[in-house]
Amino acid sequence: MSQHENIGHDAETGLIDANAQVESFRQTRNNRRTELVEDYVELIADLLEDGGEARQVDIAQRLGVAQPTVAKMLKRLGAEGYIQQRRYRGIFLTDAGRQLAELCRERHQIVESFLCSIGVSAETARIDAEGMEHHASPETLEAFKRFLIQTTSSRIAGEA
Amino acid sequence: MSQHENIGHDAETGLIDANAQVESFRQTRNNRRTELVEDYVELIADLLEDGGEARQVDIAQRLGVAQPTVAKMLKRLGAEGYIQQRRYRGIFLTDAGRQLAELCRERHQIVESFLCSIGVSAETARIDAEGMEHHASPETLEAFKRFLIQTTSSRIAGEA
DNA sequence: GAAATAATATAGCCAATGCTATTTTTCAAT
DNA sequence: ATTGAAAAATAGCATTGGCTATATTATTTC
Ligand SMILES: [Mn+2]
Ligand SMILES: [Mn+2]
Ligand SMILES: [Mn+2]
Ligand SMILES: [Mn+2]
Repeated sequence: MSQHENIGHDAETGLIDANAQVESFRQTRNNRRTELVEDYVELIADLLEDGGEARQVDIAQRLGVAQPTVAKMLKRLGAEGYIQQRRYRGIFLTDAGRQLAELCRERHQIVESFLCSIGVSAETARIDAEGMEHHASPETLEAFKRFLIQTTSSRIAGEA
Repeated sequence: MSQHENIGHDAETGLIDANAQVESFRQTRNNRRTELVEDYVELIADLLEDGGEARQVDIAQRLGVAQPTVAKMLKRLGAEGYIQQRRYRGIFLTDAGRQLAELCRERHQIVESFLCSIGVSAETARIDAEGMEHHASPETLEAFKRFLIQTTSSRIAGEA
């Protein structure tokens, strides 16, 4: 069955094109593989900028996980070249780490602000953005930004 | 350090409240644990409605994974009460399964339509929605729906 | 109805992400 | 300098979600 290719949607309940669907699922699985790295690097950058140091206990407390979980992930971050670790010293970001952190922080900010701008409460926006950010493509981020600019200028112009 | 509680954002680069942040991360981790179940159930419902049967090979092809991967997940779906499986027969949804599928399908549709409505291309909307849907809370979905209704009525009223 | 094909089941492997319990190291106080 | 507390490292375990290779079971076809 389903030998007849359907391009795009057909009717209401019909299946979308198989190749298109598999592409979506693959991309989503790919995004999932980097979610954690992104959140760690972003958080480490925040901690470094705020207090000057990013310790495992701080990271663990902020993420709500146990310290050995953080220790293990930090090894991965080190192996992937995002941080430098010296035993019993704090964590530092490499150039690559700082670069990724900046990207993630911007993206996160755009998503969260966007949600607020369409009427989502600050608390819910904070929660939802933490997950959604990792699946927002550059194109979607551009759309979010356009929207933010529009509503900002509308508000300045004094619209309802 | 960081014994002084900061409620909400402080300044530009400052850290948000630790309790708030941990709540976001926990919620996001929670959502992640159900993502796959949701996608499977939604896909099975689509296959059943379209061709009348949902076979492992079809599911595997649509998801872009191997058949044994699907077989394993179907055991989980069965254990969680979403499907009924008879060896070498197709998959069927239980009442709980149909209910979950309906919820997921609506949510997915809202997210995807919303992205399109703010100017994201159909292809990108399809891809991004596949991941973002699992992190959209009821409140955010309501905001998306409000926006969809607004832009629909604006278009009907003939705005630019 | 026997053979070929297709679908499913099963075994065994791996990587990622979490946990608890324990040991080791560093740091701070006395 | 010793000691006590805090932080980090390590060991060992569980679950989830992937894979390949292979064995079973149904279904088609001849
Ligand atoms: Mn983030
Ligand atoms: Mn995040
Ligand atoms: Mn979906
Ligand atoms: Mn999905």
